[in-house]
Amino acid sequence: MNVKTRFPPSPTGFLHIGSLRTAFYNFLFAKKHDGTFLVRVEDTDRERLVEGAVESLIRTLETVGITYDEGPILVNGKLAEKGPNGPYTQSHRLEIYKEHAQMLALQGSAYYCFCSKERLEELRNQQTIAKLQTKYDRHCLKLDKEEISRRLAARESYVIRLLIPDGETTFHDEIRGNITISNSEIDDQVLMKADGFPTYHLAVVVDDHLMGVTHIIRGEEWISSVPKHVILYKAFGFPMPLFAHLPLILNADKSKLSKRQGDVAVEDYLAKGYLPEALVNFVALLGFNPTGDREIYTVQELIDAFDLSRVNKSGAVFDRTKLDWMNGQYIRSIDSSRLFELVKPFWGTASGLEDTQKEKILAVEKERLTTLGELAQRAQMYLELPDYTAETLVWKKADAQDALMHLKNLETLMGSIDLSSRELIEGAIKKYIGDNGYQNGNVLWPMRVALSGQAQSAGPFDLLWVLGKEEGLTRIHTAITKLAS
RNA sequence: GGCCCCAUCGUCUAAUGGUUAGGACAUCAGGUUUUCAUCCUGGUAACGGGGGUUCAAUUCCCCCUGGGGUCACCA
Repeated sequence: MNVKTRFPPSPTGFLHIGSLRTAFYNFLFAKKHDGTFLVRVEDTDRERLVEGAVESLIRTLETVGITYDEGPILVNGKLAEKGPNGPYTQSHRLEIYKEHAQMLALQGSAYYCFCSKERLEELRNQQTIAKLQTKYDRHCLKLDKEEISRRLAARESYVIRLLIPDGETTFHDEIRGNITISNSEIDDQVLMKADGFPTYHLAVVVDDHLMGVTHIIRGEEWISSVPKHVILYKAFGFPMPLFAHLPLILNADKSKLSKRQGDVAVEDYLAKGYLPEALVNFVALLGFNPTGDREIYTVQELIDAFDLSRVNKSGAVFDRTKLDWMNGQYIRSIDSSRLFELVKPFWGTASGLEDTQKEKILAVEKERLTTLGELAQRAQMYLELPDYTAETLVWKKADAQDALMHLKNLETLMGSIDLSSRELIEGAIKKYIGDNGYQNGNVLWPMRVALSGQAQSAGPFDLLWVLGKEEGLTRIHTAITKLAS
């Protein structure tokens, strides 16, 4: 089969974590079947438009590595698009929706409605009070052709509604099996709004068909609107696509993942220093498991393993703690040049350092990072010796005199040490310790604190390697002064 | 509330009509170590309840309970 999937974000200015997973699954499924993946901008709600949102979305998809074959792209920072089925922005397709809606009205599958918002609201209120289902009462279905033409000609505000037929609607979901809903549950959904824009329901159906989409993979929150879409497909005579509704990603309290209970924007996570690779890997495993006991997968491995029948039905809590762990795993294992690139925005005050220096700091500190965002603070210590007290220099099993002696010995020893590699430094210091029969802690603790100014830090050899001879000696000297006074 | 969906450790999940129900995160206890982190070893921890079907159900069916989603001229 010729597979084609799609991802239709609304341009709200950020990419929701749940949308990231939806986009990724669509991408995985298309790749798995050598199919096509398209991105389409659903901007039919003019009230929620956000300036620059599409550009931002395109960039985010690019940084997380989700590529697509058709859709809006950026050329020299300007919006353009690629693919033979455009335009891929719904606000540029208004005529298409209008024609389709009118066609439906003409054949009797839809009808014009002139009811005011006030009347509709009043109707809903009454239905709510009477504990009835809130549904349009088909007040305008009775209108005859002449009256409709007359009011249309008088430029009265109108919408076009889908006429839901009697009976029930059944559809097949690739993940959940057959789902049946009585048509009496379905409202006569507005298809064309008074402002000339289509609603989501009309636009998706028309676009998915016109763009040749074969698989509609989206969040579970859409299940209840599938019957409307099925009725539309039938009314248009379009062949039915396949549906797959993904389980929701949840807050810790099991409600649908939302702002309020933490970050939901992919951009927020990227800004905090979560690696795109980690984010995508993590999110892919929320609702899908390739079998086996592994947690870390490359994108290609996920493509190879992806299978809709292995997608779970139940919602998955977004567990930040596990994301942190996975991010740490990626930071530690990822190619160092790639890490160096990714970490560029995160140096903070240390951003002015030379690249060679940064590479050393990164080599030392990456063992300790869970997010790249922590780097700025950790790097600060290399830039400037933090203030600390003389007591900090004293190892728990030794005293100040002992610390002072070792620091003085180190000061002289350093004159002859080759600082070009961590191994050489370690070898020289360990030799000093071994030759004299000292314990590691007697020497290493004060040395490390002298170099870092902190009770907790990277190891002394690493620190000396990064700081170099001059700064290293200065810091040791500072420590000696502190202890001597 | 109507309708729809869902149900294995705290969390993400694996497996099976017969298993000591497996792994990962978190947690606890050790180990490595100058500190922190990393890393290693081990432990605690789950089939929501009730009926069936069956020689045998966590697994298949039904009910209950619980959780969620959705009920707009928003997507």
